[in-house]
Amino acid sequence: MAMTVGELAKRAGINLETVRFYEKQKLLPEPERTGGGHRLYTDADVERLRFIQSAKAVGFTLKEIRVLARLREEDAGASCEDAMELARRKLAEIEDKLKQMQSIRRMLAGFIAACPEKDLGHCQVMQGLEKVAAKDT
Amino acid sequence: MAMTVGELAKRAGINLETVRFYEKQKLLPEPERTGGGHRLYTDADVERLRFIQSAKAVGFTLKEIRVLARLREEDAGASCEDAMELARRKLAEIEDKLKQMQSIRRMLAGFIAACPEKDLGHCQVMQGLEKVAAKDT
DNA sequence: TCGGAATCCGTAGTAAACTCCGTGTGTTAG
DNA sequence: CTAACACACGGAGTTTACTACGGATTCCGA
Repeated sequence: MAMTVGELAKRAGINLETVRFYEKQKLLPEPERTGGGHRLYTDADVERLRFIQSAKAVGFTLKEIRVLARLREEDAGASCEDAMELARRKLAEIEDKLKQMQSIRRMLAGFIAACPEKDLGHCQVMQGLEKVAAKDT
Repeated sequence: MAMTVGELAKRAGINLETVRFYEKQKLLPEPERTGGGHRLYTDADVERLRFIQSAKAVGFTLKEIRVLARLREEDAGASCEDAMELARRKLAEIEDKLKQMQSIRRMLAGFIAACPEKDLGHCQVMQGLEKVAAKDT
């Protein structure tokens, strides 16, 4: 059930040092320890890290995620006005991001759809984009 | 029709220095200049900056946005395999982000929905969250 | 029990994305 | 024409988010 920090990092797919960093940043609660001081984690911590990764991927800062993560694990029964207000604000932010994302998606989909679907031969205009993509993507 | 860098920055809602920074980073093309060397921009540049802001908001890096922006303004007729391939990869990334975002949205919506909707009196459990939110949101 | 792998911790270094500064020149209202 | 303000530029400084280092334990399998 319990796992070491190395194990946790591997399962969440992040650097071990990052786990300690997140702990300092209060994104992770202080974990249990062995007698010798080694950290002990549970599956809930893996989930929490995955949530953090998701939130990061969609553009939230660690500061914002600290708040989101707290909401996420809060017992809903214990909610109050302030938390609700915060949740509503964050929800509005997310809907906004969703719209922006959908607009970018439309743009990309449109680009792809506009492709002649034929004559996919040699390209002069956009040659070199491949190299760019290799480095930048 | 043409505007100065200060005007552009104001319209796009970003810092003037950031405009110059983006130019260095090749996110903006080198603009026309006045006789004295001052930059001159058009509405298309405002649009481009707004696109960059959106892409940033949903978690893309400047490197990635450089590529996206190029796709965005490319004449679809000039497309080729490489560009298509790139567009498809980016589209997949975006669909992935969309899913993560929707999952976060569900989580928040769930939190809000679970609210008792009554007894929104004084809160003991989550007091202090307001202050956190004020600083962090 | 013993030795190599894993962890501990604080601190330093890195990369990305700005943001500010100072000095000097361009622009424009009055 | 000239003051006040905007802009040009290079370079330094800042913030965010890691990532690496290194010497000192701790853990654990043979």
